Amino acid sequence: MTDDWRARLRSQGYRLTPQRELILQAVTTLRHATPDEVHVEVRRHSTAVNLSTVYRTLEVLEQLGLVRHAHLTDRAPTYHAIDDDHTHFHLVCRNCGLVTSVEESVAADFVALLDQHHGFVTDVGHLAVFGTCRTCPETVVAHDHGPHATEETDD
Amino acid sequence: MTDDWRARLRSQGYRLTPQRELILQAVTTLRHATPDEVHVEVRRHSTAVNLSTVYRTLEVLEQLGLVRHAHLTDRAPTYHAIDDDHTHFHLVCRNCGLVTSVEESVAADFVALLDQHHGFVTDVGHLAVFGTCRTCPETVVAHDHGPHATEETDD
DNA sequence: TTCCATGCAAACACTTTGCACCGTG
DNA sequence: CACGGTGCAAAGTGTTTGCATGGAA
Repeated sequence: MTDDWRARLRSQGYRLTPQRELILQAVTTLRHATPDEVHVEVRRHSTAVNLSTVYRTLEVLEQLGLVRHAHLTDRAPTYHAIDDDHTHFHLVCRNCGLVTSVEESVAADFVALLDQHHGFVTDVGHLAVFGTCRTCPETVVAHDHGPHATEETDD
Repeated sequence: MTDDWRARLRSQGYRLTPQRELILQAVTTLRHATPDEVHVEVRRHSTAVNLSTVYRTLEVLEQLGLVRHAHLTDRAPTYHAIDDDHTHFHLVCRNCGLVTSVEESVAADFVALLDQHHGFVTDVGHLAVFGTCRTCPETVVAHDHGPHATEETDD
């Protein structure tokens, strides 16, 4: 969240452009957003940036470890900025669409188990757990299509 | 795996068609397959079934609880037949593409934790955990695109 | 005979790519 | 002033839909 992402860009031979700055800013502001939502957010603050640039930039930022994506719906991937010392994973309610961020440590035992029994090294930051809030009325959405809310109960 | 899926279809007012039979058979045979892979498998045993029929049928079968899907790649959903008393979830290696099915009980403690701390009821059957096999060479695939193997270490 | 299911083709949503121009370093 | 980045438009994927025909019940 400091300024060192500029250094990180350059050190990898990437250039620092206004578009990249705007897009990283948008991802940070939105917390969890699809490429399209990022695109919309960027437009709110500046003249148009092309959607393909959003896609290309998100890819670059992800390579640099500045953002990550997870699949929170059956459709689009969702990007979020990375807080280096606060990896989290997501709970996604298929009734109300609520996305909850949960701190990595909650999955620690589970991850250890998968490692011991299956020799599998889990990428917690990419984990998305689907289900329903216990307090969520059973009947809001029949299928698991469009989420209707995207609030947060974050970190 | 008995024949009661025929009854289940009818009891819900659905009709029993050769296409539905072929598609359910294909999903069962393939273990984990995308709609497209199902389509190919069906063609091997019969004259063409339209791809859109595959999509519509998978949706019906899922509603009936005969198949499920999970997102095992960044692209297509993967369908598998349901074994009523053997819910499983998946580990997906992003290096070699190996998909491992793991019995529900392995996630039991984790699921309980999410319920207690977050009031969240996990849908274990939909769970896909991404990461890497510990024995997997780090460098097989750079990005998390196409899986190259789809073997199983099943139930 | 009645509707549900299917095939076909067109429409869709999302993402990627080729190319000429632009602007950072 | 060179080369990576961007905008634009077109092409790709994967999935859904409308409509006429076909077949299960």
